[in-house]
Amino acid sequence: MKVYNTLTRKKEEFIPLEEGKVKMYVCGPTVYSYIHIGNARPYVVFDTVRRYFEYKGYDVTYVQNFTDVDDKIIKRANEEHSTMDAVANKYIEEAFKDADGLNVKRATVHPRVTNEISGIIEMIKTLIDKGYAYEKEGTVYYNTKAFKEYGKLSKKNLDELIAGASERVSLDDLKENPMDFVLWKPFKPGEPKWPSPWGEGRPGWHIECSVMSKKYLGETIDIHAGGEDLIFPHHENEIAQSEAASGKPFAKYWLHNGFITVNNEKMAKSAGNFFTVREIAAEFPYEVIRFFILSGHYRNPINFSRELLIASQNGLERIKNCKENLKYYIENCEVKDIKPEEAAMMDEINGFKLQFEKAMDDDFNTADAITAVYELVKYVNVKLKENVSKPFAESALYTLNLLCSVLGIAEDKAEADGDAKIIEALIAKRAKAKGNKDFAEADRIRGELSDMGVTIKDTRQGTQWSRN
RNA sequence: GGCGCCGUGGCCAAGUGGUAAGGCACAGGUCUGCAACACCUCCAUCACCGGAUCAAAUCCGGUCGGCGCCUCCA
Repeated sequence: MKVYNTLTRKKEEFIPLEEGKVKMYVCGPTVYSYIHIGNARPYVVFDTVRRYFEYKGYDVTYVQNFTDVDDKIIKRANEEHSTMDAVANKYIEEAFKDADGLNVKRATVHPRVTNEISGIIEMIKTLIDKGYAYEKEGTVYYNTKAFKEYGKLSKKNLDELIAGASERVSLDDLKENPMDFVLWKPFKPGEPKWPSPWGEGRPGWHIECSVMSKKYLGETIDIHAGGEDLIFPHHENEIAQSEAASGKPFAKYWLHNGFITVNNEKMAKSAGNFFTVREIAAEFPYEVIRFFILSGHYRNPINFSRELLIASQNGLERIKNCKENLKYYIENCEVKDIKPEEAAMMDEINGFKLQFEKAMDDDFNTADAITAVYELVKYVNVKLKENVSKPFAESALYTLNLLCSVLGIAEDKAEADGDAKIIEALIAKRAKAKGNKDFAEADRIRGELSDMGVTIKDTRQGTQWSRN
């Protein structure tokens, strides 16, 4: 299977460090507000990557952090006369709600920066000892010039960066050069603080990921992922920190997702043109949002709009209908034994699975993978009209469920439905009315069901129902 | 200025050398008491110009247009 590696700017064969295992780290959000649809993209995309690895039989260790100490959280806490912890706790909880809604599996570990301070201090000490960092008046800076390979991920030239930065960034006098970045910042009133060898203070942004990745996954990991805006400086700095500290390669593969745009412009909190997942979820089911995100290749930008969500909703409905139809067919099918001529059809079904895998093997091409699902759906819909056997239908449903589970869409929720009996009774009543050609009564009952949020469909085998 | 991405039907989106997948929407039709579902049919020469090739949406050069990173940001 091939993955596009930002480090080499090429698709490469994926070879795990340890056979059968994948260690991946995905940068998580800073929790000062609800997550927005842009945050949702890496959540969904890399969750799907993880699911596919698991589908292929890998044992995946997935780490996604929460940045719970940051200027913006502190600011928010001050505005709300609250504390940084309280704000972070609240939005971590809310982020989980959205992630759960989006059917994003929980990471193996969700570390929080504030629980990792000792590890952070340790790594900073190491960097100072090895000559990659220096302290000035309580601030510890990373010395970018000391790391020869600085710029290797973003393909930037350090000297040019320095030249460019000098023109536009007002130089912080304490830094030895403008591209040096903060590892530890000194305490300021109104901010949280931890004791350290350099005085009380708090960690800079970049060091946390290096520390958490090392702690939970080891010095060298298979995959490090995040949004493409993190390539520089965040991921570049992580490499500088981790590789300088350990003397080993940090991550073998770097995966970056493209942006979600609005009117073809980057959606960002700072630009003010963003939508929270919560807002969209009020109008569309979460799974539609997930499906929408997977409808394009993860490295391409996707333009967000209501029209596209509606299209996604309709497309997803098609897949779900097929599942419902299959389930209903299986329950009511009279042909219990597989027919000889169905062997070839089983092969066809398997062909769609192979098509799906081929797409996913090619750098997680979910758009093509979804096409394989649609083609399976089409095939099944046609065959279902031909009085196929129950085993065939079961096999088709199994495959469809399998592929959907990799994408995390159209999955059956375990629903305990106490109203089922009432609904079935109404449907039976309607069938009776239909039998008597009392269509007015039949329609009245359908309306009643509709008011209950139940949609019905008359099929050859009888009346099917589903909740909206 | 440096680095990088993109431009495929009304909309979305694969395809990166061998003659345009798929979905949504639209239109017509089949099925059906109606509706819904489903099925069938219909719908593009790939921004533009030039080049190498038997052959290009796919390679090379150029033009135009859109976007991103270089500053907190998924």
